[in-house]
Amino acid sequence: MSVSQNIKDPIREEILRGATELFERYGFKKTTMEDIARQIGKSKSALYYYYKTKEEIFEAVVLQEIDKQRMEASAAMKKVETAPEKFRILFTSLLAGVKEKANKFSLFRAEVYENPFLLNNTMKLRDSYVEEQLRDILILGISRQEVKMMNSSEIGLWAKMVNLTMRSLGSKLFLEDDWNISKEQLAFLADTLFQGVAR
Amino acid sequence: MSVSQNIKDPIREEILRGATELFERYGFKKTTMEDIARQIGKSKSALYYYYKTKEEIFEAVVLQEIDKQRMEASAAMKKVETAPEKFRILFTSLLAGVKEKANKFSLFRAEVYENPFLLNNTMKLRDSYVEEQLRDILILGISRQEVKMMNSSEIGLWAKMVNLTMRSLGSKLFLEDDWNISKEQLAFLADTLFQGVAR
DNA sequence: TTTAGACTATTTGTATGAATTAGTCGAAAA
DNA sequence: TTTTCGACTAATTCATACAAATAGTCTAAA
Repeated sequence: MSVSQNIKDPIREEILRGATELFERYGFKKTTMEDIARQIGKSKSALYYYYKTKEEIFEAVVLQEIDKQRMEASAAMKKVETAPEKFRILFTSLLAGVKEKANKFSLFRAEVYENPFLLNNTMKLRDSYVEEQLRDILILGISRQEVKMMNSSEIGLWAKMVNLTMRSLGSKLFLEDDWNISKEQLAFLADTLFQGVAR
Repeated sequence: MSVSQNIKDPIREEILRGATELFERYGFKKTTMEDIARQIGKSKSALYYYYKTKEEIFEAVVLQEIDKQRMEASAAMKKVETAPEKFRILFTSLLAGVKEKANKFSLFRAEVYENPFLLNNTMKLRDSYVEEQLRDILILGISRQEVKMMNSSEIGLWAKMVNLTMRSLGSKLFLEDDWNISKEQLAFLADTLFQGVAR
């Protein structure tokens, strides 16, 4: 299920399309509400009819991107059977995806650097989603006897800590351009991490 | 061997003592060179005789703190025999230490938030040290048959990735006060991580 | 070799007014 | 009723100029 609120509305979609394009090109601050309105040929109040604040539009844009990532990861995970494989894919595709977004929205990375709160809400949502996925993978692994027996609090702790790890790695990958980690290296880390709970 | 340059000089030590106290209380920016000079009852040029810039003093202060941490970690590691235990201690004590420093130098955390480059150089030094320690632990583990056979490039990769993980976790722990991870949780993560290379 | 104290050049802070811009509102169009 | 417009406001940001603070230098002396 998608996290973002009903974007079904074609006008909401239009707003997000326009906003995404402008944010990509000019960043968050330099894109004014009037810019966005002009971009889609409407007036400012139309925007405010659909979104309460500029931040809300921004968050919707980010959520859309996160959703995309998530769908990609899910699709790739469906193609494999085992828990360790699923984990590796989740780990590498989410982290590699972060790097990608960092390049795509390069301007805007500097802004996040200065105002980390911009991503606070969306990242929290993302976190709880990832943690859930991690738990699911672990449970699947246990049922497939690929993972050692763990009680639910151990499962929860593992998911929490791995999520924390992913999140902190992700934020470094996003913010520091000199962190060049290949997908292979990420996969190695993922495998090592998962080996720790393997049977 | 200590990373910091010869602090043997009693006056250098005095400067660092004074600077540390002031940085702790007022942060980096609000502490002027004259403040430091006054604190130790000397004039500004005395400071510049021993250190080229204010940043250099700052880095020396940070290096001192890092050295302390390192010594503590080393001492604690000596008390145990096995590689997994050593790893757990290194992992938890360095990361818990980061949290401690964050509280001690609380003002200054905000400054690092805005000028991450302040810590760039020192963190690089720290990185290479930690990576080395990680390799050593792994090699010890292999010789003790606690760790599976790995060739040197695998060892290097493992050390690199674990170091990356520690670094990114550390920076989050340092910067975000709402990240409260207990030492037990850190230990759990350390153990999981190490299990991944265990025999 | 080390220190003091005056000196400079640069950075930082502040005050103020102008310009932008996020967000509101009432009326009109669809 | 739902959606849009354009004028409006209040708050924030920006530009400028001026004042203060401060990092770093230099010369002479201890």
